[in-house]
Amino acid sequence: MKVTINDIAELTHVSKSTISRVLNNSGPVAEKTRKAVIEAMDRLDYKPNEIARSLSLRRTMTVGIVMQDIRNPYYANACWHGDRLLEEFGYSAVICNVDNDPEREQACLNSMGYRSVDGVLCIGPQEETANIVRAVEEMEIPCVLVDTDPEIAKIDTVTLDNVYGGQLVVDYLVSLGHRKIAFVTSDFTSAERERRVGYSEGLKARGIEVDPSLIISQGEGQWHRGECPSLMELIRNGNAPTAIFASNDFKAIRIVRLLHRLGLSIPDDVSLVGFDDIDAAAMVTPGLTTIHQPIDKMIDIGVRILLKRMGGLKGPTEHEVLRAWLVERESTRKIR
Amino acid sequence: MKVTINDIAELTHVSKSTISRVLNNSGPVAEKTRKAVIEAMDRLDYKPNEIARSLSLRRTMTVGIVMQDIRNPYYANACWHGDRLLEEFGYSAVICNVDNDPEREQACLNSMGYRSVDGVLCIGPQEETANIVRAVEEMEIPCVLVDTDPEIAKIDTVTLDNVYGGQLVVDYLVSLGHRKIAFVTSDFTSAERERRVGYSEGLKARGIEVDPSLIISQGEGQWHRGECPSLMELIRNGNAPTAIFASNDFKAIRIVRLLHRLGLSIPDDVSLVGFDDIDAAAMVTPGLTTIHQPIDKMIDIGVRILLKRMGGLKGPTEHEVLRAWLVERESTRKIR
DNA sequence: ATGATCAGAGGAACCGGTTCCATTCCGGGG
DNA sequence: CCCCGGAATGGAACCGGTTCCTCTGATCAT
Repeated sequence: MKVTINDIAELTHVSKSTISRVLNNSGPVAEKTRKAVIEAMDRLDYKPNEIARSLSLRRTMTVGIVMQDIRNPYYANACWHGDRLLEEFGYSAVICNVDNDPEREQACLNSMGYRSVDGVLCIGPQEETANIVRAVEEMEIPCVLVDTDPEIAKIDTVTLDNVYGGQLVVDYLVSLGHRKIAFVTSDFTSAERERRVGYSEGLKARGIEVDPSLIISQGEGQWHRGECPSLMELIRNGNAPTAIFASNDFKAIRIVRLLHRLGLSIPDDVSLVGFDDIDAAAMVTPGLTTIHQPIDKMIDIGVRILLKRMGGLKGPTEHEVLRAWLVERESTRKIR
Repeated sequence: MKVTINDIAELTHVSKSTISRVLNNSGPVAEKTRKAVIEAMDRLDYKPNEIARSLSLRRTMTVGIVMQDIRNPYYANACWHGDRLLEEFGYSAVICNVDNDPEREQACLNSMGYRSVDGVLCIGPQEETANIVRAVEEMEIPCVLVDTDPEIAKIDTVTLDNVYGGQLVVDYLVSLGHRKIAFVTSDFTSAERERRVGYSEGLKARGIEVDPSLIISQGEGQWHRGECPSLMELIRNGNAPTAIFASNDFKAIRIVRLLHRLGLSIPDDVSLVGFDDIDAAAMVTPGLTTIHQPIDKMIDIGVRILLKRMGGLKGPTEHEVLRAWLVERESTRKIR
């Protein structure tokens, strides 16, 4: 049987209250008593029951991390950072995977209420803005959204300037002499949609007209199977772009294989740029030129805001916006 | 303020006990009363407090998943499977990352006791057998070890036959005509050590002498920085093997880049085989020939054993051993 | 009519902690 | 010598549920 605070009380002939006091250093305890209590705890190998503690304190020292897909290294990495930082502050993370499913996202957010977490960090939510807001309000628990639609005004957010990131890519490619640049996306997240805007605006700013046939949008499902028929077709028709901008590294890596299969060389025949700078981007051959998304910093800021809120700080909602930068590797080169 | 069972009781003029009965379908309740209670719950948007429930029932419906490194896709994938399956049975997973640190592994295992999880799934523990056993016994909570040292007799385990897997690789390479096969490892986990045994035995079985200079062992740290000086040296000295067997895909993918940098082509100059079949193995160029480790099946079996134990089943410890198989991609070819 | 049976509901103890309040005991100042 | 104040401790209520036991009243067979 588990040893409880009562067992310690009985053994030391001291009341529960006093035991609790030495446990939490709350209130005065005579040095002699303290010693005796601590010794008894050691002897019985006493471990306070966190559940009982949580019930009493109405505080669990856990925060929920809600994310789209733990198998995606981008999220796994984010999750790792969050977990580590939270741990430093005595919290433990309950990770919650929603598998890119809006319904599960809703359900998961709601379940956080049941699970009595003290706060929620939501990374890359895909659900409609309004639904997110409603769910968050319903839980009555501090919540910070990281890497999300920046239009959400009522909740604290940490976002990346994806439009700027998209422009960065185009600027860079144009500076290498490219003018025929394709954009490949699934338009799945708001981040992707913003990157698309950056792509268009970047081109315009450089005086290049946006060619709709070079914008290839295709659902996540096919990407998971590693296919992109529209891109293949574009190339087979002899309309191959000289550079491809993929809306994230995951897709970029798929494209490496597709081009390889078509006998096209990267970067000799076509330059390729990704977005996110996941670990694999540096491991792949050729090394992928990409936009480094400072997810660790974003998580860091997000967690710190959350900690403040959990500490009881009210005040106006915060909206941090960060900028990404380009990492040049081997998948891009000057056009001949 | 949160609405509790007492608020419902007050509103419906019914006792707590009855509310609890309709909540859990335990014991008889008149249809009229049930209706009224349910309506009141809806009206006040009542959500039972899981913490209080856990305290009372001494059961949290959570299980801890302890693993080495969530950023490693192999573990992320395993974690995902575990989480999903547990969810099906009404449990939620608390993931616990130990970052390849034996001390954290110990601490984490212990903390599971505090956190009152109902069970623990430990994936790829690296700690000394004896320590693991002690920690697990100390928590007095069901625990299943997946992908671990199979010598642990006192705890349920699910393991891969890594020796067999290693032999598989050697057999395959020899059948392609290779005789000078290097083995690259960090000897970090027991899995790696067994694969090494498989490598040696496979060679012997084929009548090839094991050349110690072809076994390259090097700590995890350098791998994380993407380096392998010993392998580089071996090749620069003109002793390049015709095939390389990496102890896992992670290392294999690093090696792809190293060889690329040395101007060696895969598979034309040297064949490369990994182990694990992580997602990236199929995404990388050239596609990596590797051993498919059925981690999903291993997790599946592990979770089912754990569920039985949590259900109260005693009985002798179980030890499942699975076999992996080879997946041929583009990183290997017949020797000229 | 009567006793047995049982559905339906309430009361109270319990899970293992925390905390407010009351009580005791002590020494020091008036 | 008495009173006051504060340190040390105990007692009891509380957090929000579950569950055992008891009690009531209706139904049914005898």
